[in-house]
Amino acid sequence: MSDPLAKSTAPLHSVHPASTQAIAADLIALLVAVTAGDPRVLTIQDQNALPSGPFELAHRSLQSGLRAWVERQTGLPLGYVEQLYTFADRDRTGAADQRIISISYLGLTREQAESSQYEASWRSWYEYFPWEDHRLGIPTMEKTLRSGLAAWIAAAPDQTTRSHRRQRAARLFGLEDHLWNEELVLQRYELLYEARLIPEALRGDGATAETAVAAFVPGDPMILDHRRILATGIARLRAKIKYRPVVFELMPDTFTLLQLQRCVEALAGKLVHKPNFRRLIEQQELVEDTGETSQETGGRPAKLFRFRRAVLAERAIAGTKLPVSGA
Amino acid sequence: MSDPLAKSTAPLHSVHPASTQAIAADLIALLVAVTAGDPRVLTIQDQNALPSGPFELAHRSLQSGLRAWVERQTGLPLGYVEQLYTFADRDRTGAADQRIISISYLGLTREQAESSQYEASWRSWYEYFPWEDHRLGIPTMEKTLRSGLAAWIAAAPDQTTRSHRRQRAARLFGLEDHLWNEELVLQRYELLYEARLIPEALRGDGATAETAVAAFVPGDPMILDHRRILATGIARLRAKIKYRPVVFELMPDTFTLLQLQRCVEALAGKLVHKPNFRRLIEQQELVEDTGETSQETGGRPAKLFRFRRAVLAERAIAGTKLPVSGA
DNA sequence: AACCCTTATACTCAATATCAGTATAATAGG
DNA sequence: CCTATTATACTGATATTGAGTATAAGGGTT
Repeated sequence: MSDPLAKSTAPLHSVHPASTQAIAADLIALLVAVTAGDPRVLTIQDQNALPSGPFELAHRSLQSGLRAWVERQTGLPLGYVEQLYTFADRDRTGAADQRIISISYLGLTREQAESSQYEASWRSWYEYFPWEDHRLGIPTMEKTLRSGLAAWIAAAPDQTTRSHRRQRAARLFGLEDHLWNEELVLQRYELLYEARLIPEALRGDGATAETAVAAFVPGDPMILDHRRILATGIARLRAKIKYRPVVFELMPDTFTLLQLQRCVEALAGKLVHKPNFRRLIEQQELVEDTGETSQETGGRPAKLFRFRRAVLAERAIAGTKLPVSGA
Repeated sequence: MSDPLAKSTAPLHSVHPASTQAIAADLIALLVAVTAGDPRVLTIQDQNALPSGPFELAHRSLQSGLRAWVERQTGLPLGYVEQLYTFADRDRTGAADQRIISISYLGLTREQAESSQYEASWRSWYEYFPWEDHRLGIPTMEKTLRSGLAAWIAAAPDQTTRSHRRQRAARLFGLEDHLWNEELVLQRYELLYEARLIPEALRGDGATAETAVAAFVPGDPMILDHRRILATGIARLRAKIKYRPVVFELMPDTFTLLQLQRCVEALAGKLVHKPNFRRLIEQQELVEDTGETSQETGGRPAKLFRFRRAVLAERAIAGTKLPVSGA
């Protein structure tokens, strides 16, 4: 094979001299655990930022950089790690001559004693996205949301736009005759951003709260685009649990089937049909009986199961299914 | 909200001073078109490299940087663009004090007159991955592949490893009683790399062809990890066409249902069942009749259809299904 | 014109997966 | 001993999917 480095630099090229521009790289970690029926994320700085760290030359790769750094700083065992997205939007930092590329990662773990030395703490992701939790039916904040959307629709400049907005809001938020689709987390966030119903939308353009079409929808914001990264991660995870056995990374070694179900429900933000859930789990032989039972269920004792690690090898990617269909 | 920049830099931090290390960013474009029943990629440099360009401060975002640059250089209309993966492995370049972060993108387009001024050309992706094309049954190169895998399995140090290798090879390549799964493109590439059945595996460690377990499997290599990026893109696309109407980005304005089917088959690398394919397309109202017919089919004239652009708005992400089940 | 070859288009049938509901078992607490 | 609570096991209706068959409409050939 010819040496590509010997080639001259053409407009389309595959290897070019490194530009000595001020570019820095940043790793952002979205660490998720499920505790007591709540999906939690690790946050720092008054709970409104995701942990991050610089990518350094010493790191072998992006992922190993993140792994090393998270495990050293928090002592958390990172079972499953996957790259989420890479951002480099200009308005992420103030400086115009400086560019930060942020590579975000999703990591699944189990909640540990809080590493308070770093002012880190776990928070339910529904504190940032209250409209995403449909486990107890329509969230109570729904009224604010509906009226906010209505105001945005009404504020459209013309009839066509108005109709489009109504359609889009209905589809994304399961209004009119649309069903709620729990995977559209990012699209919903983007709509709320566009509709200026969340504080992030007013940043940077010198706008004040008065410019908002209506009152903000409940839910805490985060710094920079961290809440957007969280939305991306939730969406990815909600999609993934349906065809990959990643939930088990969030479970203790042994668990009852109901505990497993509650974990899936916590992530999906909606309840699932119990008999069907059990059938699918057992049919696919995702778990094996430990022979023990748990008495702490409040009723008949439940069998304790353990994840069959063998399935990771058997179907490494081939396919497993978890039901996230209605209750 | 408090200004996060005012905070001091803690071990876990969200904003930190940019490290002035030698980090550069690179955009790599995997441009795909389907022509004459062949899925093609745009290549440069004697057809063994993907086009790439530096990410510059002037770019508004990564994606807009890529778009601007590709459209300016090639004149190709990039319909659909999606981020693939970000790499920064240390051994991607020789230099130890220099790090390149590569952000790869997948773009769908339609083949144009070759922009020969940049020595770019379209090549079938099966020239790089002959083992991925199962449209005409098992590829003819299968013998080399099988014996290579057999040698790798036999070369295992102990019985357990041997058994694992056999299982893994069987699952990925559809041997023994396993079915062929067209989505496992990257996993297959990684196995071949590990088994040293492709030239890339011998780079860098001073090894020569003699160190190889067996003869290389057919298929052209590419520079750096470009063939790996191609594998990632193929896998992503094969997965995506099943639930998103992205195929239409690769089709002309009007087309017959068989043309559409051939396009899907080209991407999936396998044939699909015609009546079922048609049923699913029509059932979902993905296309609309143009009223015209095409005589160039060799048999009964076929109706010409057009993609119903409205579905992009209706189901922006909600879900469409294309069947890629057996013929 | 009759025939054949080719592709288009329309239907049918069986197997499977999914959705939803109900019945029984085993514990704790009053 | 009864009741509340959860666990676990079945059952039936419906939708989806996989696979096969039949008919229609062109061109070319004898």
